[in-house]
Amino acid sequence: MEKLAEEKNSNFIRNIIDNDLESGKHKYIVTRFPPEPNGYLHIGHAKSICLNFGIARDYQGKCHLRFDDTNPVKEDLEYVDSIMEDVRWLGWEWNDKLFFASDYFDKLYEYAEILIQEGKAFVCELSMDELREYRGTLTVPGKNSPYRNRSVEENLDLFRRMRDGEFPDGSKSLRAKIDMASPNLNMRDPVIYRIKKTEHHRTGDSWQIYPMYDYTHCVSDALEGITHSICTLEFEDHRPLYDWFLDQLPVPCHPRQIEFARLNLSYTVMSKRLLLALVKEGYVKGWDDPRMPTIAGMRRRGFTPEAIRDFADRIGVAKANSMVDFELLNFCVREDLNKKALRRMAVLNPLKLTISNYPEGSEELTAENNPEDSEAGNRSITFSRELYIEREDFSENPPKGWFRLAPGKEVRLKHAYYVTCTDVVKDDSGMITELICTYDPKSRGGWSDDGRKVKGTLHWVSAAHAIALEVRLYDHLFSIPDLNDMEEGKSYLDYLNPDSEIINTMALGESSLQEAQIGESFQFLRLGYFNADYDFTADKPVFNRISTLRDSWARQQNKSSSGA
RNA sequence: UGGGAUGUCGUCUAAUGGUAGGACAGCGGACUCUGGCUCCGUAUGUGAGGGUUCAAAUCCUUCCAUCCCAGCCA
Repeated sequence: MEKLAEEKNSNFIRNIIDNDLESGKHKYIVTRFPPEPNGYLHIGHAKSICLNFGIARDYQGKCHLRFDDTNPVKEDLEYVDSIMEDVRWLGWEWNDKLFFASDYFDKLYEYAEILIQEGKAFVCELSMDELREYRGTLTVPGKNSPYRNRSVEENLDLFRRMRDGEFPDGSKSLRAKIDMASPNLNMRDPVIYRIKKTEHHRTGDSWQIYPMYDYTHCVSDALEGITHSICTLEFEDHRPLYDWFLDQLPVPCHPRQIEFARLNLSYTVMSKRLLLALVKEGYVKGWDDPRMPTIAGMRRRGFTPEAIRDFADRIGVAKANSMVDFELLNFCVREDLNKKALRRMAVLNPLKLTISNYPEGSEELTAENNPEDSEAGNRSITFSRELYIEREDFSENPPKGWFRLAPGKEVRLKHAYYVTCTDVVKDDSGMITELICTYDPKSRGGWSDDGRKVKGTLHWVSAAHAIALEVRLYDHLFSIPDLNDMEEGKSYLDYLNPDSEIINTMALGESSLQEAQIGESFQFLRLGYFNADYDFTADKPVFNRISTLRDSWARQQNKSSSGA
């Protein structure tokens, strides 16, 4: 049993950790999640968060939350707050292990002076353009900077004056002295400090110079005693530099950097740049638009932390670039909500149904809240002579295999009665406006013990007792699964799905829906899972569709129509 | 064309020289007061070619394909 659980989560990183534990290299494990506070977290970050915090949990280690805040021009406190909220919401706890790379600015500076003193770093005065020229290209080696051979004293003096704000932005940089001919561009004397006279959201105006990622990250890891520094594939080329810094410096330990493939999800994008553009240009309504793959957006849509964590477990971790099918996410959220969501009835496209032999007045019927959860109890629903059913649940000329309502056909109204359609009322244009039915009083509760076969069961609401709903129907953000497959000359904007959000204001729901709480999820019977939106009020109930239910009838129809 | 990586069912991912397995998607069926859920069954895969071995997804070799790298971003 235990073995199975282990195997379920097995991946190459956990194998490395197992080996390190077995060999005695480490006694306990420390990982970290290191976001830059320059944007909102998305489902791709959730993969990394679950990986790092999940390892800490399973190995009884620790996972640090560390903000990689070394570039004050891009970063903001607003993002720090949203990131902490999202990580917590996903269900993870860092306890006292909250860090900021900016906490290490003093130490980083001290180490930089050591590099200078040992002749391993120098102050360079090449402009950005010149630096690019000197760097060479992928196939031609770079050239040494003319400032590369300054004395230690001169470098130290210049570096201190950089720190003290004597020079303008961009006029000088501190560079590591490694190898301008290296085939790895990251090793061609990389910049480790740049001048930025910008206020930092935590350190204020204490610093005029800020350390670069490559230098900061490895040192921060080492200072925190990280054992396994897990990052994405594009940093693979940076690993030699990660190791180089740690080899030069008197750091307390030397963490191992391990790279894995970031998450790609079909029909959406993970790029911070594109996501930001969608928000800024107004193609979506904000970072928490329910169509966004951001944690904030998915939370608003109604995805649960449990579903997202389950998803992260199921997609696994590997080094090969991949694209995960969005359907897996739908599967995870359905599986979670099936157990937890209370069932309610709502009609999205109402068609009036009048029961000719039902008396005036109404009656209360009992409906179970969740057949998957006996603890969920029952609720009362009101039945009367005039109802609404789903327009799609009636067909005048039903296709083969049709279980639903049709002229002369009998169906069950869920939790209520059997009804038989006797007449179809149309307007002048031929549009069906009303169905006339009779009901069988003996089938009260939706059941008869005379062995009658009633295949179809429909959801319904009572016309006089239903409440008006606004229902926001969401679908994929983009119309194609992989935006790398764009046609020549087209932009990702050309592939925005025009039907990604459909606002339905004619929907009707059973009255108990009025008492829903914001953020509460329901299964609208036969329709899908819905979540009370932030805009929800008792006067104007608003629900987001999280996902539909599986619909084998629709699939069967698609099959026969496309096969014809 | 330099360097770094990666190729296993449609998709994601296990298998650390010894029966290629799981999940999602698909298909078929049972059950059902949700055409939901559940249950049962089922097809499909080691990029290609050589080699080593009793035995290769795994080791060697030659190809092929894809991804990443020329920010004072992370």
